[in-house]
Amino acid sequence: MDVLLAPDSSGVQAGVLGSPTERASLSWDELAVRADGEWAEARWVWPDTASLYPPLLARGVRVPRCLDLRLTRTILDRIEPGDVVPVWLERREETEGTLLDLPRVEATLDDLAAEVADQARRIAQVRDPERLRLLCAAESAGALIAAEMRADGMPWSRARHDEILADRLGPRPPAGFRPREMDRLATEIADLLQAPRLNLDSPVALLKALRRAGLSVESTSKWELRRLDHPVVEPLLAYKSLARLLAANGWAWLDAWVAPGREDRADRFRTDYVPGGVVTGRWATSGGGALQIPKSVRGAVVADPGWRLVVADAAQIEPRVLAAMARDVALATAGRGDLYQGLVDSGVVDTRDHAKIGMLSALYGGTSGEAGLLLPRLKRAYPKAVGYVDRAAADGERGQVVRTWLGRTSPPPGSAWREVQDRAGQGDASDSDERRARSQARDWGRFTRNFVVQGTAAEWALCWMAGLRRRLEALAPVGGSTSLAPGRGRPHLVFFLHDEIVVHTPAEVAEHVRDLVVEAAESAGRLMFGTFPITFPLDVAIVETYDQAG
DNA sequence: ACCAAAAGCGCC
DNA sequence: AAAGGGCGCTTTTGGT
Repeated sequence: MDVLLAPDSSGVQAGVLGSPTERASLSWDELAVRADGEWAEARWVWPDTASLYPPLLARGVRVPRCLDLRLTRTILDRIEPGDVVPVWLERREETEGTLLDLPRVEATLDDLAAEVADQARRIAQVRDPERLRLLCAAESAGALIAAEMRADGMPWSRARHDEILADRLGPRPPAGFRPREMDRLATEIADLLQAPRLNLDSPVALLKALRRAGLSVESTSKWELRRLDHPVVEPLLAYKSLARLLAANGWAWLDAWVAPGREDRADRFRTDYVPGGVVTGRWATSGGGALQIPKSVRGAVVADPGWRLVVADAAQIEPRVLAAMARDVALATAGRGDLYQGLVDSGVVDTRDHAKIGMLSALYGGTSGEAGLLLPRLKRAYPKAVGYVDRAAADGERGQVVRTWLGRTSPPPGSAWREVQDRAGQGDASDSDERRARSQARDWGRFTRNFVVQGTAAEWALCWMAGLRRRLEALAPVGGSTSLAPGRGRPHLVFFLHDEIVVHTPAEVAEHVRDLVVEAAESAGRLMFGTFPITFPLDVAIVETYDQAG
């Protein structure tokens, strides 16, 4: 049963798809009652999970499945632009100001039903409707998970975070003062460079000071500094690392992003996950830099008392989905265990490091140094896999779109791109025009090369996570738990990072949850690639703090 | 005073 | 000769 849901000024219009009589105008509270009762098993069809699910979550309601019409429409419009996008389906504007100026156009239930039918028709027209249907379902499931993870929050210990900062930076300084350790290093660096007034936070000033001290550098990046042989390098790199920690994840971050603990709600970090926020289908986040939490502060992620974190990391997803897409049995076989070690054991390359460099170069389009030597070996051993990404690159260079396994298409290059290519194609093109066009074409080829693997890996991760969510929801609540975590005492997802998930779970079922995580990974592989013999091994750990994993 | 771009670096 | 994909965030820079 599909329940349609359209917000209106007072609450929501709700109705059952295909049943004109079962329609009602409800308050959010009334809706929550039905969502837990007669509609508990329904698939919810709504314009936008991100705005409609949170009010239900706030009332303690979880829904099993949904169809997010905005997300699926975005996928379909990229495959083939549709007719006019209904105003109620347009992407929310980023700027608050213009949002208020826009007329509030509300969808009717008939609008929703028409859109559902139209999308179904459009899906049926593509080459592989089954896969695209799976993608739309997975994308929608992801939207539910994103909203749930935000509502639940990631358990985050302010006290532990403060300890980590104090360990490295010294105690929290008064506002406007530099932490003790940074101050100490700054003095040392200024002495070594004979530059007493040097502002270390200004790359321009720092570069000048380095040069005045006789160091030949082009920038102040750590990659370049690391190569130098000079006593200032070590304290300078240490300073940069601390400055970064302070700016990105220091006390200000903690105050802004982790709600202070209260009795009714333990310390939690909440970010806005944006499913499909990246063109490849990866998620983006907004707020708190959630996808860049440095390893050094992950110790602040602490399970509630009596609870654990199940941390699972999918090993080498991108080469694995490539093997499956390309139907490259040799690469799939090499990936039965550690894929990079498999390349060594098969005699393709001599070391695991070389396997990694070679494989990543194939996926990203790298050609420098060692990659140039390794790629031919990979190509010989795995012609189907390497040929697959080479073709994606060649398609991109010609300005064509490419598609992921489930059918998400890459954006076409822009008009400026085409103009440059067209100009170079004329008879009177200059050498520099042609060079520019070739370089630009190769840039786009690298993008499309990576798109097919990054995008398909993102699809696998969505299927994995959606399958896990379903398995977790089926578990009975664990009684007697002291945790304040929502989800009625059940294990729940609290973090997702491209190929890694964290589940917060009562300790007594942590091992069972670990088994479900593994099961969901296997099931995602079968769902996407059927009987093709590809495996998706995981590194899984049951820990109390995030830094204990991996 | 304000804004956009660039530099730099964190994650996958 | 050199040539690595995708992000978000903070700070500085360079402009109006």
